[in-house]
Amino acid sequence: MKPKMDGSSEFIARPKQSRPVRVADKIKQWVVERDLKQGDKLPNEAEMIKLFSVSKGTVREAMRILEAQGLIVTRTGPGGGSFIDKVSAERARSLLANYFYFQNLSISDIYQMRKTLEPELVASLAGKLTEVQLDELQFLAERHPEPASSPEEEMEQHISSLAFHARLSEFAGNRLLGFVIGFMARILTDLTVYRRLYDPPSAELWQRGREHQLELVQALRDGDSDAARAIMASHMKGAERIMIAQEAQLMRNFMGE
Amino acid sequence: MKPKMDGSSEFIARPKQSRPVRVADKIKQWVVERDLKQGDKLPNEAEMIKLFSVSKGTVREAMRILEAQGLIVTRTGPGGGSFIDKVSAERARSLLANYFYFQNLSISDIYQMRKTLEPELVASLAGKLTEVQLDELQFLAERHPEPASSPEEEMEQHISSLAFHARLSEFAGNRLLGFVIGFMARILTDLTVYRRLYDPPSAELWQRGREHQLELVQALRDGDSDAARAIMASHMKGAERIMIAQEAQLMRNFMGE
DNA sequence: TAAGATTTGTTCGTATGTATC
DNA sequence: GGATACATACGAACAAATCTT
Repeated sequence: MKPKMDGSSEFIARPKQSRPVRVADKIKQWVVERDLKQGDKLPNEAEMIKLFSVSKGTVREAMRILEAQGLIVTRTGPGGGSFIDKVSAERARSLLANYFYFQNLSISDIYQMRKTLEPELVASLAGKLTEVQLDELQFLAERHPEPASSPEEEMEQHISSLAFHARLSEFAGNRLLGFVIGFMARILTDLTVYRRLYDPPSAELWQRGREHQLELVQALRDGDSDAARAIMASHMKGAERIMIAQEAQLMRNFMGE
Repeated sequence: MKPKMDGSSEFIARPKQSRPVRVADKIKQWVVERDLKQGDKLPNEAEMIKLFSVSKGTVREAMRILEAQGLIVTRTGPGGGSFIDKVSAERARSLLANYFYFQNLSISDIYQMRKTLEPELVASLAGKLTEVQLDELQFLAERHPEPASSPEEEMEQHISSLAFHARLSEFAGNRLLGFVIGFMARILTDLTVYRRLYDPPSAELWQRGREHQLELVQALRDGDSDAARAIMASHMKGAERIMIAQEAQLMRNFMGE
C-alpha cells in the first residue's frame, strides 16, 4: 500500500447531514456570533421554528443533540426554555469513555500515562493547596486504616484510593492535566466495579499505598515539590505492579451518562 | 467553609430526565445486554415504538442523542435503519473540545503536557514504525523547505508542523497517549487558525523545528529511543518558547462537529 | 430506465405536563 | 386557584432517500 503523502490521516468527507444536525450547527453558530455565556437563554421553540424555517419536531431533535453534548439545558414552564450550559467534567468524561469503549486500552497503557502525569501534578501542587484542601485529602487517605479482610473491603479500599487521586486531579491549576488524570481514575474505578480487578487481595501492598498517600499530603503541606514527585512516582510503580498482575486486557462497558 | 469530608466532589443528583433521554439509556442497555458490535443493526423506528411504548418523535429524539454521541449511524431506504457505530477519534476530540471551551486553558498548560508526553511517545515508537509510516513522516517534515516569507506561509508551516505531531500520535500503540497528544495538536491548530497565533514571524525558529523533525525521523528509523526522546524534548522546549511569547490566554470557539 | 418497496425524514394539529405569577 | 407561558408527547400524513427488480 502506498503512503498517502498528504498529511491527512482521517477522512473529513461529510456528504449529507440530516436537517436536525444542520439546525444544531446553525444554533451553535448563532450562539457563537452573539457570544452567549452560560445561563443565557436561547430563543424558544416557536422562535426557533421561524428563525430556521423548520418544524417543531426538527427543532426538538436539534435541541436534543445539543443537550447530549452538554451544551444546553432545558426547563419547562414559564420563564423556561433552553439555556447555554457549561459542559461538566463528568459529562466530558462519559463522552470520552464512549470512545475508549471501542479502543482496547490496557492497564499498562493507563499506567504509562499515570507514571508520567501524576508525579508532574503533585509537584506542581506542592505548597499551593489550602488548609481545607489538604485536610480533605488527609481525610481521604486516612480512611480504611486496617488491612482489608474480605474481597469486598479490598474493593472498597481500591476505589477509595482512586477517589483520592480523582480529588487531587480537581485541584490542578492545569485543567487539561487535571482532566486526564481524573479520567484515568474514573476508568480504573469502573473497571474495579464492573470486573473483579481487586482480587486476589494484596493487602500489604494497598497498605503501602495508604502510607504513600499520607506521606504525600505531608509533602504537599511542606511545599516540597521534589518529595511529592518522588513519592507519587514510587506509588505509581507499586500500583502498576499490582494492577498488571491481575491485569486483564480491555475496557468493556457502554458507559452511561 | 467546612471541608466536605465525604470524598464526593461533584453532585450526582439527577432528579428528572426527559423521556427521550430515558429511552436513549434503555437503548444503550438493550445494546449492551445483547453485546452488539459495530455494524449491528438496531430495531427500526416502528419496532422501537412498540418496544418502548413511545411515539415516533420520542424515538427519533432518542436516536439523535445516541447519534450526537457518535454511538450510532442512521441510513434511509431499504436495508437502512440505525446501526452501532464506533465513536471516531475526530468526534471524541470535538466533544472534548466543547468541554475545554469553558475551561480557560493556557498555552503553557498545553505545553506542560506536551513536554512530558511527546518525548514519551517517540521513545516508545523508536524502531517500531514501518517503512511506509516513516516515509510519510519524512514527507510531512520535508514540506516547506524555505523559511516563510509571509504571515500566511508562516501559518501554513505552523499547521504543517502540528500535522506532523498529529500523525505521529496516530501511530501510538497506547491509544490514550495517542489521543491526548492528537487532541492537543488539534487545539493548537484551531488556535492557529482562529486567532493569529503565528505572527510575529519567527522564521529561524520554525526552521529549527523542521530540522528537529528530520532528526527525529532518523532516530525513529534507527530505533534509537533515547535520541528520539531527547530530540522531542528539545523541540518541545523551543516550540513552547515561541508559543508562550505570542501567547494569549484562553481557548475561544464553540467547536463544531 | 423506471417502478415499486422499505425505511427514515419532516411537518402539522392537538393535547398534556409543568412551573410561575 | 386560575391564567399564562413554556416544553413535552402523540399520531397521522406526506416527503425523501435508497435498494431491488
